[in-house]
Amino acid sequence: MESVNHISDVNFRSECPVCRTLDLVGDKWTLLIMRDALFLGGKTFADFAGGNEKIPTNLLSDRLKKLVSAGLLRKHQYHDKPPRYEYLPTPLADELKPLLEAMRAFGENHLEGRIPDELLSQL
Amino acid sequence: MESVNHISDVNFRSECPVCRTLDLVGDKWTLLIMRDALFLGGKTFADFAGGNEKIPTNLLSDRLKKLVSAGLLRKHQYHDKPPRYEYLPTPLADELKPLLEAMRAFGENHLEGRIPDELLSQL
DNA sequence: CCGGATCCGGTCTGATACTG
DNA sequence: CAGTATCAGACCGGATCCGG
Repeated sequence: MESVNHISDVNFRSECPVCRTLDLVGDKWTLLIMRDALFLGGKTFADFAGGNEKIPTNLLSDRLKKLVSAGLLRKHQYHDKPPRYEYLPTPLADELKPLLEAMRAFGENHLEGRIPDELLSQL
Repeated sequence: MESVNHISDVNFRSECPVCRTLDLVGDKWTLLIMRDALFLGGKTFADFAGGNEKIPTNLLSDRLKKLVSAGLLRKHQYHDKPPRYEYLPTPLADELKPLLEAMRAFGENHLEGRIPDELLSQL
């Protein structure tokens, strides 16, 4: 709390780097899209929509826009006749790899297989 | 029993470890609570509620229950009359540290300053 | 068919108020 | 202090629709 103004209430979340990251990728779908793009070779809208997790297309559309404007994906038209697009990871996207790797490690080492029943009922 | 309905209703998308982790901690608040508990010394309900991010108390209550039943926190009564509780990180919680560290690193290195307004409006 | 956009019911969030 | 109750409104997710 150094010499700052008195109005610092607005956008308080952005002061903490963990918060900023969560604001960007801390929702149910965004990191799954990045996982597909970075590790599973997903590129097209259909690739992402057709994954195991069945993200609704409207949400997918929103998340792709967000990721493009955040600079994590770039939209590239690779075919003209009928227009076809692919969403390619940017160099910045690579910086998410440690995060995804940490998530994978936690899930694999500590949430292996079945989830305890008491948790299932809680979720 | 519950004041708020459940967060990610039903199914753990259990096939992918990244998904399982996201189902557990991939929401707006859970990792912030764990950050407070692991790194900022937060212990009591009031500690978490009084942080910079102003989590609503009903959500805090839900998230604490979830974290306790997931084995990441344990609820300990440290005073009897009046009853006072603290939420202490378990050994399992330590396994989240690399994840939080990865989030902090990404936010610090690549989301410096503020998130663009156009993005904030979508969050 | 592909890449979305739109519509709509239901669910969750979050501010406030309230209780022990 | 440690939560619970309430409630409007935002958001999600399923279905459907549409242009190319």
